[in-house]
Amino acid sequence: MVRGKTEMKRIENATSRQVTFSKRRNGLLKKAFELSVLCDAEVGLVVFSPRGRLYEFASADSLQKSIDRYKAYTKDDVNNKTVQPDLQQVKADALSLAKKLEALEDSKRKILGENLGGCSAEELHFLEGRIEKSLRIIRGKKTQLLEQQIANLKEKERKLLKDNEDLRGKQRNLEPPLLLPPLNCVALLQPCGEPAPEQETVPSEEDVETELYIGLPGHRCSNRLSGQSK
Amino acid sequence: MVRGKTEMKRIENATSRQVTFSKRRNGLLKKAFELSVLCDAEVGLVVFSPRGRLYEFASADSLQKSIDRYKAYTKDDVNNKTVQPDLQQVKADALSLAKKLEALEDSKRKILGENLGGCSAEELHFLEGRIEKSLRIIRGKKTQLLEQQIANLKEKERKLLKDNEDLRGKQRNLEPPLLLPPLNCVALLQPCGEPAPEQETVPSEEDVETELYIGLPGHRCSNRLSGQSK
DNA sequence: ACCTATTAATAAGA
DNA sequence: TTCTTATTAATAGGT
Repeated sequence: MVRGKTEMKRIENATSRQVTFSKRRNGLLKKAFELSVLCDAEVGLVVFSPRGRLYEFASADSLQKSIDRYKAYTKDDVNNKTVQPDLQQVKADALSLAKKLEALEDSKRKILGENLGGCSAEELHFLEGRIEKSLRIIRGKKTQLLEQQIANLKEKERKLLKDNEDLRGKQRNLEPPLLLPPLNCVALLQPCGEPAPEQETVPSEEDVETELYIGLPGHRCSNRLSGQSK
Repeated sequence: MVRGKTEMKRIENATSRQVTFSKRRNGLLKKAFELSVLCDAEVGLVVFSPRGRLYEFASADSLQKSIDRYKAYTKDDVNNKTVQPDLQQVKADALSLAKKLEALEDSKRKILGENLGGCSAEELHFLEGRIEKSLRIIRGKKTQLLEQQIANLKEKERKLLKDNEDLRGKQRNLEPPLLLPPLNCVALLQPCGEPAPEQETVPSEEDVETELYIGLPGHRCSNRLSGQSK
C-alpha cells in the first residue's frame, strides 16, 4: 500500500510480517468497528495470529451472539451425530498430513528460490542442478509443443491454399475470361493501416471497368462500401 | 475519510447508508483477505447488513473451522461436553489437507519438469520464467556463499602467513645469520594454479644482500612477506 | 457503475 | 512499540 507496493503474498521476513500483522490487525478491527457504526450492521471478526493468539471484534453484545446468528442463518445442522470411527486415528492422520504439507511447502519454496536463508553451498548447488535439469525438460517440452503447433498451422495453411486454388480454378471455368475474378475484394478487407501490399495492378484495372460490369453488381458494391466505411 | 470527514455515527440517509455499506463491506472483506495472506493469519469475518443479509469471509477452509477454533480458544469446555473435537471436522480437515498435499505435489512435480503431460504452451512458458528466476536467485546466493568462503580462507591464509613470518623472525634472532632463513617455504604455500605473481625483482635482490644485512632483519622480512601475500 | 478530490492506511525507517 | 514520513489505498460525494 505504501512505499512501493507490497505483493499479495506471505511476507517472508518474520519481523516485518509481525509488524505488518500488528498494524493491519488494528486497521482491520477499526474498519470493522466503523462499518458497524456507520451502517448499522452487525459485524463479528476473529483473527488468529500465526503464533495462535486470538484477536476479536463484535459489534453485537458478544461474538458468541454473532456466531449463533451465523449458525442460524446457515440453517444449523449441528445435532448430526454419526458414528465415531476413531477420533485419535483421524487426528493423527491429519497431523501427519499437515507435517508433510509443511515440508513440501518448504521444499517448493526453496526450489522457487524463496526462503533460501538456511541453505548450505552444497544444498544450493544441488538445487541449481535440479532446476537446470527441469528447465531443460520444460524448454524441450515447450519447443516440442510449439513446433507441433507450427506444423499444424502450416498444414492448415497448405489446405487453405489448396482450397483457394481449387475455388479459383472453378470460378475461372464459370466466368467469361474478361470478367476477371474479383481478387481485389480480398485486398479491400485488409486492415487500412497496412500500406496495401503493393496492389497487384490487376485490381485497379478492374475498377476502371466497373461500369461496364454486368455480372453481379450487388457483390461488387457491397464490397466496395465495406472498404470505404473505415 | 474523504471529502470532508464523516462523523463516526450511523449514517441517517438510508440510501447513502446502503451505498456506504456496500463499499465498506467490500473494503473490509478485502482487508481481511490481505491480512490473512500477508501475515499468514487465520481470519474469520461475518457481517449482517441492516436488512439481515449475511456476508462472510474465512481464510481457513471454512468459517465453521475458525468458529471452532475460537470456541476452543475461549475454552468453554474442559468440564462441559461442548464442541468435542468433532470427528466430522477433523475428517474434513484431513481430507482438505490431503487435497492440498496432492495439489502441491503436482505443482512441485511440474516445476521439476516431471509429469508435464497436460501442460499448455502458455503454462510451460510460465513455468520456464518462474524457474529461470529461481535459478538466478539460487546461483546468486551460491556465488555469494562461495565468495564468502573464499574470503574466509584468504583471511586465514593471511593470518597463517603472518604467524609464520613472526616465527621466522624470532628464529632468526636466535640462530647464527649464516643459517639462511627458508624463505622459499613461503612461496611453496601459494596456490600452484596461480602463475606466481611475477616475483617483484626487489625481493630477489634482497636475497642476494641478505648475508650482508645488519639492520633489523625481522622487519625486512615481514615487509617483504606482506608484499607477497597478494 | 464510474470518477476524483480528499482523507486514511500503512511500509519503511528511526 | 511508537513516531515520522512518503506513498498508495480507500472512499464520500457526484455523475
